[in-house]
Amino acid sequence: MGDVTMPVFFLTTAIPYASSLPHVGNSHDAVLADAIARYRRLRGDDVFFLTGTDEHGLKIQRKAEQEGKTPKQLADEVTSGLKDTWKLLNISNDAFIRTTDPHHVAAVQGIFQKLYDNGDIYKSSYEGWYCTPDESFYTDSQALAGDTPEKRVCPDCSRELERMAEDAYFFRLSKYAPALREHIESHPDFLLPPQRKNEMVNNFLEPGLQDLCVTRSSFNWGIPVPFDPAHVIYVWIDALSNYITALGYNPGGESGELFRKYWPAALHIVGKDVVRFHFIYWPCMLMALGLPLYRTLYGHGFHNTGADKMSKTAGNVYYPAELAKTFGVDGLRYYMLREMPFSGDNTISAENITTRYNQDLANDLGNLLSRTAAMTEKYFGGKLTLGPPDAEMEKARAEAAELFAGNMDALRVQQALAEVFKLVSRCNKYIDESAPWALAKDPSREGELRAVFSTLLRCLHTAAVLLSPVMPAAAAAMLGSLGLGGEYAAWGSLESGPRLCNVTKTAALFPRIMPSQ
RNA sequence: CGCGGGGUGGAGCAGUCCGGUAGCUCGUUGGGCUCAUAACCCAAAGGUCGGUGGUUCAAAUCCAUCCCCCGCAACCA
Repeated sequence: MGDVTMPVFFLTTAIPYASSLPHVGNSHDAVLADAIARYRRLRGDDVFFLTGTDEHGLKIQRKAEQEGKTPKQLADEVTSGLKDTWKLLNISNDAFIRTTDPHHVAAVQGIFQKLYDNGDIYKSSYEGWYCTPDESFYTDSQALAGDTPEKRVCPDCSRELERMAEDAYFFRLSKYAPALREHIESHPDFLLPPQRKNEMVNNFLEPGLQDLCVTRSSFNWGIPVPFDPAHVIYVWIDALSNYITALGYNPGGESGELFRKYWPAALHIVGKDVVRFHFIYWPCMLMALGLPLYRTLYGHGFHNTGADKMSKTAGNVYYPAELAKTFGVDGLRYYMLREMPFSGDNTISAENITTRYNQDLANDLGNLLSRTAAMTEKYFGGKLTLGPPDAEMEKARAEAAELFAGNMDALRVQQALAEVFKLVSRCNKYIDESAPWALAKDPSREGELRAVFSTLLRCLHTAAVLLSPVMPAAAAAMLGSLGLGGEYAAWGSLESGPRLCNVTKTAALFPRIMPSQ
């Protein structure tokens, strides 16, 4: 990452299942990927940012039946709501793929056909525990123990399961396991954080891969197998291949321009729960298609709610729209990224969000802008031609930018943000140390006063640029308050800094929230 | 003996690879400032770093063993 010879960057999120609207937990993909996409663009990379929805499968078919809709109607509704949520969250994706898009459907059928023609897909039979009333299969580990050792019950409806077999198509996962292992060993960035690698290798690759069942015939809401329409292509091939079908991959001929340009420069951002599919199934599929493998997969952690998982029944679900009402979109984006460790989970709570918001955004950053703007207006009438800054502060400013960039390059967004707020805190301290209100009373010290504000305005400009990938609207408002035009939103403006600021004190950037509420 | 992560002042975490004054944020207490969003700055109190044993001049950090919590455990995105 950060390789200047490879400025092309293809960023993706996992495509959420279009059965219900995303809460904060399953919005993390999009927010994280968006921050990285914006950061890469800021650094001058050629970025293509893709997200979308997975719209096939039994769950959607069932739910649609219950609601008296067609599966497509339901998927349309959910996808529309999800797009609204992404819009609210200011997600800057370049494309949005739906697995029901005709070009995706056609490409998936082509992929399936190609794998079949090459002998990597074959027909066999799938055996599992079947729930007749529910019409669905469960694996050994999913099926719950029954009254006697031989019996199993349905995890969904608790009725007894039957051992059944049905015809199905299988993908030769086992064939590609050795090549995958080799690739993993020679590409340390293939999976991040690195400790997840052991988990995957020890649990799945080490014991040996079984071939993967890639079709279903127990439901029909899916892409039909082109030469055997009684079977539909299951989620693995359907959903995973979105990353290349969206770029115009053509299994039967020449692929589109986007594909030729952006593949395989992919950074896949996914939740840790789906790392396995992306780390094992997806590369094997790519190898079978004769395609190069993606560059990096990052499996982030979860926003948990205390001891419980986020769930509707527990009443502890946080939805982005609700939180954004209180904390603003940027406040929410900041919280989500600031509290999520590079490897590990976050515990989300109303108190936690409020504290982080008030402390970092209202008290430290917002108030720094506020007090700086107020004094610049008071002492300089708002207009200041910047002179030389304080040397020590200048060092801190340069260091913040450098450490921010290093951490962002390594996808350590939490630490990157911490570096910016170190600078912000340093600025607040600097104001106290230099006591500009005292300098202002003594006309002979005007030079010192000018240096103090030259320093502060330079630092605020830097903070705005660094924070812009995470808080785009707030960063723009900061630049606006400093009277700086669009050219100062660029990364390249950090080195020289602004020459002239025309500062206006604006309404509080992040109004403080009373915790009692 | 399945795999992985974790147990550090009241809360949340860093430090553990490469042993050597236990650090950060919040909270609490005292002080300072008055430019600012009752914000900002300084200081103090508070921890036998899960237990036990070992290596060492020295262990949160290395070794052994035990206890507790949380994920994953293959077709549930």
